[in-house]
Amino acid sequence: MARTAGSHSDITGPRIQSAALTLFAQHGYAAVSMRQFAKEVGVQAGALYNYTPDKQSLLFDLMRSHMTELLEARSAQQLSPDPTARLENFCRFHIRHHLQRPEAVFISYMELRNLSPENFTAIEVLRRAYEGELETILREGAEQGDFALKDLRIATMAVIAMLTGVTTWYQHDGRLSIDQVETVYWDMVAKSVKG
Amino acid sequence: MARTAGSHSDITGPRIQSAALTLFAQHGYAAVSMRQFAKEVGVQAGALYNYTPDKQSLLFDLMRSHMTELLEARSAQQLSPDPTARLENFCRFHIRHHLQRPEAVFISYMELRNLSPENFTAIEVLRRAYEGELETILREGAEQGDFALKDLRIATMAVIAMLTGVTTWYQHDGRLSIDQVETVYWDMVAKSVKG
DNA sequence: CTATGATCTGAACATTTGTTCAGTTAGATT
DNA sequence: AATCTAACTGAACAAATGTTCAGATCATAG
Repeated sequence: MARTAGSHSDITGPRIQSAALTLFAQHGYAAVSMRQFAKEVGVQAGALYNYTPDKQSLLFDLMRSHMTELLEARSAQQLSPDPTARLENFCRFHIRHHLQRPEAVFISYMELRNLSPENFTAIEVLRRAYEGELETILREGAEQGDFALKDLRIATMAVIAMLTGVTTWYQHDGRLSIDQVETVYWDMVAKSVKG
Repeated sequence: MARTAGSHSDITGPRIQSAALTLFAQHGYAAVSMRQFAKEVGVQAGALYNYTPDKQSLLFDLMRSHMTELLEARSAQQLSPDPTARLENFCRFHIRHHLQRPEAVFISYMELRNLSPENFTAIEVLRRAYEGELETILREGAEQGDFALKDLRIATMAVIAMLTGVTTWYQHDGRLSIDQVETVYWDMVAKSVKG
């Protein structure tokens, strides 16, 4: 037997992506084999190579599309001229966006070291672009006297780390809604950058 | 040939631990082989099993000693009755302690999923004990009216995430001393929990 | 109805994996 | 000098790894 009834590229392709997302997030890059993906998709391992040149590209494509999706979603946001309002928007956006795709977030933070050097550089560029969004808000807010920051770079990293941390503990069937979480975090971030 | 000149248990043992720390941090649990450890130590792979029952224990021992060392170092701290002073002490301690052992920190955050279920539970207990230290400070400070927290649990997680994030960007030969970094973070944390 | 090409199977490949173990050696003890 | 044992080697094991590829199968176009 070969090609089973009704199987097609536009079905198998996405299923491979999906399996990669799930399994990489669950076990990590090195701990998952091509045969595990194949099993999850319902296909033999060799068939995967119709869709990806190698395992590394599977990881890279996942991380790149996560980052570009993040940047696109961000640039679709309506920006206020007021730094405080822009910062609130960033915080809420960041939390909401990340809580909606926990596996991709997890992979993007955990599997950086499993990227080839060129792929790592490419992802790093995108990551810095996103950090730059926040850094710009903080810098402009500081220049206008709305924020009081001892160090711009640290403030940027601190806020991002604080917000991203939400993905490590939040449970969708838990005590708090995403909106409530946004509000609590925003309260802390707002105070932390004020005079 | 076997046993090369001058080689002893009290030398090889620590060198295995050290190699495990370095290589696990660099490549991740699944991506490092026992033969790589052996090569780093200057020994054959079989000899490692005089020191560890298996690869899993190598990881677990690393993580457990990191956590107990953290808890012991914390309990050796002089505690002030004033919540704000206690929080400042926690922040500075956390940053200092973590920046001094970047590999162990990295492993402890990245390799949790590679622990066996029982080992995972054991580490989780220690981690929660440490989080409890901060949570207690925040709760008591809130009760005494020194802090204004919308949600205790989130505040705890937010502060820990923010502080631990320092390990992802800090460079020891960089622009800022550890003491300066402590000061900047403490400024932000202090404001974030105040009324 | 035939031919074509996309899609997949199943076997094969050279390596590498964690772990075991019989045997060898070097240093300490007598 | 003889003995003992902790410390190690080197080979072996079955299983699993990423990747390739000739051939089988099916949907579709002509």
